[in-house]
Amino acid sequence: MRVTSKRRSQKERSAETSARLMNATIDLLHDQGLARTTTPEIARMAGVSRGALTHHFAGREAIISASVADLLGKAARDLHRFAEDFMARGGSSDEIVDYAWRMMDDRLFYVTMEYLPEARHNPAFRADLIPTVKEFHAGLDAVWTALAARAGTDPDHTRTVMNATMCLVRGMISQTVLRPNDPAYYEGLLGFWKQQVRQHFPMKPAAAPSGRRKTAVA
Amino acid sequence: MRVTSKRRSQKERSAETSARLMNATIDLLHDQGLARTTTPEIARMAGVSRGALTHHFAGREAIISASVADLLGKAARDLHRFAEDFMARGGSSDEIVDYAWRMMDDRLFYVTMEYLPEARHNPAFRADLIPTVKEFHAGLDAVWTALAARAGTDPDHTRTVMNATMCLVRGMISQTVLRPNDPAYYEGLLGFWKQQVRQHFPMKPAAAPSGRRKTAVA
DNA sequence: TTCAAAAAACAGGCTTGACTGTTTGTAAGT
DNA sequence: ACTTACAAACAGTCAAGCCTGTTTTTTGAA
Repeated sequence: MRVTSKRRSQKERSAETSARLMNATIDLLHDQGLARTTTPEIARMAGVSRGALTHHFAGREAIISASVADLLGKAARDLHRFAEDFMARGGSSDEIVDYAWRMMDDRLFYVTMEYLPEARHNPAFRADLIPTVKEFHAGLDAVWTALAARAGTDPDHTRTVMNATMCLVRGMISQTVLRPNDPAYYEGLLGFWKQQVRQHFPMKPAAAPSGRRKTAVA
Repeated sequence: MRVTSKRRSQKERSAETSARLMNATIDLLHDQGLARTTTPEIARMAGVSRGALTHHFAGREAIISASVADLLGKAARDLHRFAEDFMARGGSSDEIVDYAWRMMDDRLFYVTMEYLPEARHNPAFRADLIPTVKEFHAGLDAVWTALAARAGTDPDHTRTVMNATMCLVRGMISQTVLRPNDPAYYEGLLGFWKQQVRQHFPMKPAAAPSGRRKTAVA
């Protein structure tokens, strides 16, 4: 028996180790790639033994799947929070495009690029992922629905612009791999796209870069 | 077997074996993924021994790099041919969007999705690829320049629309992995984008059933 | 023209190294 | 006491690179 505060229940210990392992997995996916994300490497980076990993996850595929689900789940929750905030204060479509870019460029789509090929060739892995992806898309939908409500745009049309935006961002991030060190290029494309999107969500007749407040992004 | 030109020059033998190996590599990249594309598997699929592979290529990375360069080179040549034809007969922007989609959806970007993560983490591999990618982009540029010449659009703006189109298509193909069996969705997105692009390249005969009329943006 | 030596194209085995899944052993928590 | 969390050694698998041997083509001199 030790000090009460020092004592952690088994559930807590278990949860923390799992979290450490999943975070290490995402870090490795992003920094080294799926091929180099081996179970010994994950364990080392998480600071636990490989036995601990096998205790918590059925195997390599399981821990990767769980880690990705965790990442996407967090992103979905962030989206819902952003949607609430956006709805409350009434933001602009530009903000949403910026948010989408920042979110995807901040590891999310780089990690996706790592597991996407595996998902393409591994039906079980893909099936595991699809529900999580749908949950993520629900988060996106919440954000764009908030915008549509404000601009009075048709829901179907809104969804089309949303999907096009996400596809554009995905493609842009793909391109950063073989076209690096060119922020002006990506800024330019994003600016062009914001302009396009604005046409579909006319907010104020005085379409000027005013009325922009702080963008409290979660 | 013995009837037709039983004797082939070494250059011919060598070229054919290399081509067989590179084609097999692309097939495997597309069908099985980079991780499952092993040198024994490539040799087996090409119908040659593994020794032949090591004779022609320095190693696994070399044959993959060469195969991708070959694929992209072919695509670039196709683009230049299309550009010539397009220029001669004066096509529409819709055609170009369709061509880009068909080209990328026809294995090109699926193969790209396989090697892109590797390129991201392997500087040598990436450096090998970048020149080939630039050659491919020159092909794209030829096509869109032909369109711009026809519509009298600013070259910089043309390039922006071109890049946005390619990014959109890249993102759409990425999405097919976790949103399969939904051709209507992709058709819809493509239709939306064709409409947008049309605004930037107004052709003199406004015979197109344009449902949306917007003032061209600066 | 002939034909043997050289060179290139190709075949196939061997070794090493690394990763995955499993099993056995140990300490901590309830 | 008994269950859970973890540690560490183990065994099976397989690809990558290397190396040696064999066939096919080219060369060049008698």
